[in-house]
Amino acid sequence: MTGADLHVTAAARLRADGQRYTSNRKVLVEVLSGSDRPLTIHEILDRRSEVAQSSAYRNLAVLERAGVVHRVVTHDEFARYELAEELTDHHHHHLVCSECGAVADFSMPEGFEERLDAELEKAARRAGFATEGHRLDLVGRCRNCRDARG
Amino acid sequence: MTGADLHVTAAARLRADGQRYTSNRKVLVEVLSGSDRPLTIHEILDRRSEVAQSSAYRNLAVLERAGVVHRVVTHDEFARYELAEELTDHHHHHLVCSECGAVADFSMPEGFEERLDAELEKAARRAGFATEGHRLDLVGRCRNCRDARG
DNA sequence: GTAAGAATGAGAACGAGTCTCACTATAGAA
DNA sequence: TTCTATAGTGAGACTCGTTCTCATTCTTAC
Repeated sequence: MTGADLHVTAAARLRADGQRYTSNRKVLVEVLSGSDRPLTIHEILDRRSEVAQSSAYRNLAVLERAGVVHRVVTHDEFARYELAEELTDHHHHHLVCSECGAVADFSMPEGFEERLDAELEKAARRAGFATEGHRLDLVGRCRNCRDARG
Repeated sequence: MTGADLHVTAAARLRADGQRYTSNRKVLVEVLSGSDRPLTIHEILDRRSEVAQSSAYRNLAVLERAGVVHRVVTHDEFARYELAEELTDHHHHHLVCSECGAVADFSMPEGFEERLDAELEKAARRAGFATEGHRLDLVGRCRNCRDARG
């Protein structure tokens, strides 16, 4: 999705949810679209300090509810945000470092994703769940942490 | 794994980590082994109120470090704990309700798990990650929440 | 323009989780 | 068994990521 399309789509999703696409929200979408991995609130504010912290939290929640961004939760203490997959045309998963909490993106062959979806759908039906999506994280130690101490 | 084996294994893992298997820790393992889904700290304390909250947090951290329990993080505000898979002989994944945060267990055919592991190992190698494990959650809406409001 | 509603931002408030510290229990030595 | 060093306990203080408040500043529709 190109930069212009991105904002059109984000605006449309917000409008559908009764929300405006304000300049603060546009800044958040821009920052996230410029990263190849999910960012913490602190990282977002470091990049664009004109946004107040309270506004960042509030607007990321609004953007999440509208399906524009996605909140990524890891075992460390910070939440991370990324653009929703529908806005990036890029279904992917996360490599999460068990030591420093860093998150990187990766993806898998499409055929495998399809089988995965089918298996998950079966399991969901058995349990009475209505499937909304899945989350597949690979947990390990990133190159930095391995270099740092074995 | 039977009840007795469970405690023997838990004690061994703690000993290997230089820790004792105290009565508080045994209570925590018992509570978790009696549940078919991960429990929050509050749920654990509700079941066995003789354990102080601070001790529960401290000991669950000790048990996690020793590989006896596993901390499950979802999008809601509470961490959840379950017995480590090696103590239950039961590799499984989680169904997470996007509305109330409830977590249930499910598992997938073994052959499929093997292919999944192989795919993940490939991705990890490409990114320079040392694989430790994976986390596969199905996100959806549980039966309760669907019944409650469509 | 102007009014009604929404967004903003600085800072207060909240709360899950962690830390402190005086006290208690335990394991090994004598 | 008694001693003693070390580990565990629990009540409550504290931390800090996140959420809430509220006075002010935009927007949007008329």
